[in-house]
Amino acid sequence: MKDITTGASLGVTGTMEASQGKGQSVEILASDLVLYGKCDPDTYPLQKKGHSMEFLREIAHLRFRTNTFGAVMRIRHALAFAIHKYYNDRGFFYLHTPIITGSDAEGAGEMFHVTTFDLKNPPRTESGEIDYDKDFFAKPTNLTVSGQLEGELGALSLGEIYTFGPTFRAENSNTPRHLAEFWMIEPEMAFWDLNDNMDLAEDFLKYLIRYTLDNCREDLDFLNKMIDNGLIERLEFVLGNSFIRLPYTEAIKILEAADRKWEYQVGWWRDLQAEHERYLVEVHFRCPVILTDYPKTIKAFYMKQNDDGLTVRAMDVLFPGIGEIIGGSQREEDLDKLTQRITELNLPLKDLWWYLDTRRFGTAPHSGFGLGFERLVLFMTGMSNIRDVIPFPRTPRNAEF
RNA sequence: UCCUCAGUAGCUCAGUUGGUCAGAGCACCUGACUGUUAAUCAGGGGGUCCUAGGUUCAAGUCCUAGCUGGGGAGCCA
Repeated sequence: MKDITTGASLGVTGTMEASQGKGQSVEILASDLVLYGKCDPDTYPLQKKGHSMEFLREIAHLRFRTNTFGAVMRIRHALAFAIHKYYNDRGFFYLHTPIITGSDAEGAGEMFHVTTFDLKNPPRTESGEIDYDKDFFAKPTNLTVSGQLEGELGALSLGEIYTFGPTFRAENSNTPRHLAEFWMIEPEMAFWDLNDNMDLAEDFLKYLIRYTLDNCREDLDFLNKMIDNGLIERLEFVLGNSFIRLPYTEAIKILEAADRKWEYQVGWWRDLQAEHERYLVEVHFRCPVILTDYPKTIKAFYMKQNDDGLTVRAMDVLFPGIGEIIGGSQREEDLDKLTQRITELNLPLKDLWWYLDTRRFGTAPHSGFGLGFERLVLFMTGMSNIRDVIPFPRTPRNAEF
């Protein structure tokens, strides 16, 4: 019995009976006990008490053994399963878009380079440039920052598709909401407009909340008690209320009329800052908000231009606590308008020939959005740091385990 | 990347205006006790005060730089 310490691995055989002890309903009257693995209490870092999230992050290889991380990882699994179920039940096809991409036109941030070159001595051309023709893919390649462009190819062939895979950003972002490696869900639907897109986003999020409430009740109760007392109430609130849908221009008017000083100026040509989004969601509406029709100058090249010539059919879903959880748009299906926008923004037009072919050959209206999986798990668990809702977080200066 | 706070025992932390300041709780070890649930009681071991410089008679404490972590911001999902 001396060797049975916190962390040891046991096999117990016996009969399960109603317990007389407090705080538990059943207990095993053991007839046989096997000690599979001892656990030296002097060096085992986990104790039978609460640890800080920061400490547990340093021992990420062991932290699943705690109640909290067990609950978080089970909910993470349930959400992943529910996402596939949701789309499968609605006739969407799971499209596997590439992890390694030869395109640097997504414009979604800094990328990780992929190469087999010896960095100390890469092949050079006669003019001294790195000779990518000699590299594995005979061109510069990167880890994907988004599967969207390929997703559009799938949608314009199969109808409704979604992607669900790892995504990489080499941004030097040190925040509780960013990872260098994260998972993203990107549905893309042919013949859907922005309203259809918003309907899908709202229904999808509510389905996932409902699914988690129905299937992970014990874990949610635990997290509600130990991590975030408002968790279940917040989930049920989002589930029970319609998201506010509001054009960007109307949001600016609300912010300009608000009786408070902004650290960042509010103006029609400016993107909304965290303080503005937070005000709309947490103070003004007290409800999830979908903002639409942003100025084209602050949004990506592929978004459908409105007739006013100023705005695009973009939508951002803003959630309490985590800000932008979904970003999406109706896509520009007009070849000329799309090429013009690409040229204006100085993007490498010739690298996008395959993307433009969708508009060249039987183009169609279509829409889609991206949902950051870990931000979803964050919202669903009440955890406060994104590094604690993925098993092995990758962040600047940290790729341990 | 910027702002800000922090780094002292395995963990969570206290440490006054620079001068008995090497401390507590938990954990661990020993013993007692026990229908216990983060048990209880008694005793014990355990420290590069983040690192490197500097100021000073004297630095855990003040200064500089770096590293690590938290919070906020930017970038974004």
